[in-house]
Amino acid sequence: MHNIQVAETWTIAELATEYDVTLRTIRFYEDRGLLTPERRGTVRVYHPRDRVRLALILRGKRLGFSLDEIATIVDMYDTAPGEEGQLVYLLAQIAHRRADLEQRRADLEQTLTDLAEVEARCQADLDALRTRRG
Amino acid sequence: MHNIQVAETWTIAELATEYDVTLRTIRFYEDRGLLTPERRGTVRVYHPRDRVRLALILRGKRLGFSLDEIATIVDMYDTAPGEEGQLVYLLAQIAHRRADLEQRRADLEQTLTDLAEVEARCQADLDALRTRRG
DNA sequence: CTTTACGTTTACGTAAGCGTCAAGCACAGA
DNA sequence: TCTGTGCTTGACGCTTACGTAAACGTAAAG
Repeated sequence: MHNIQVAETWTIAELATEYDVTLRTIRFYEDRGLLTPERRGTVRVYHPRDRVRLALILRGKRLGFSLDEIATIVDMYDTAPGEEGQLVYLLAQIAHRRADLEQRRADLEQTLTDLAEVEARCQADLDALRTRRG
Repeated sequence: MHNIQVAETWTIAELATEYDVTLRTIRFYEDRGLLTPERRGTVRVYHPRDRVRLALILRGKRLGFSLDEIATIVDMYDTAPGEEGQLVYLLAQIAHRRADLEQRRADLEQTLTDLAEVEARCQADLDALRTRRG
């Protein structure tokens, strides 16, 4: 008897604990159109798609994007194939995002480099201090 | 006749146009303790140190750090050599920052990878569309 | 049948990061 | 002396991204 892939679902609390965010946060993201869980009666039911989107949203947040920016990014991932105009537009958006991300990467690398330098200086000072003290 | 290095200074407007921020923003950063320009009478006079700090602040912003976080980062750069406790603390801060930045880098790389995949799919769809149309 | 757990909406509160006046001083040129 | 230009300090306003009750529904457990 092999595994039958049943489309798994989650409650809001399950997602909240899994990703360590509050219920309020998840509902807020829905309010902003970032998540669209199913409704069974009044209760929210989250599908794998929602779960993936939440993960993407949080990654976007860690990168410092605003929710509006995140919305456009996340929507790129599951835009329907669509017609030519759509595709061209999407490709342009992607190019724009990539440029943004590469700027960030440059900033990030530079900051890490700077930090390493400060650290070295700092460590040298500390070593000198301890040597002198014997 | 060689160049004599005169400590150059800037007005608030000069810095603002150079870094493309508003006067309000620069004053706000001062209010938050991020900048400490000299005062000649009531007027602010910015020295090279302030200019560097402003650049660091803006880079921090591009990376999505809060001003509070930026404050601790920027202050690392020009903390006096100090005594052992200070140095140890500073090294810990640096380690913490580095961990944060490396998490960001991972997120960033993953996002770029994802984006590349979406782009490829998108481009393929577009090509197919154009081929079919002949 | 009541408690407990878990969900819901509505709505006001808040911290961050500035924007945007308002009102005033100082100095340079016509 | 008037006008303009650039600087100053308040001080209120606005948006984002939630926190934090309040008040209520529902379903299983004791």
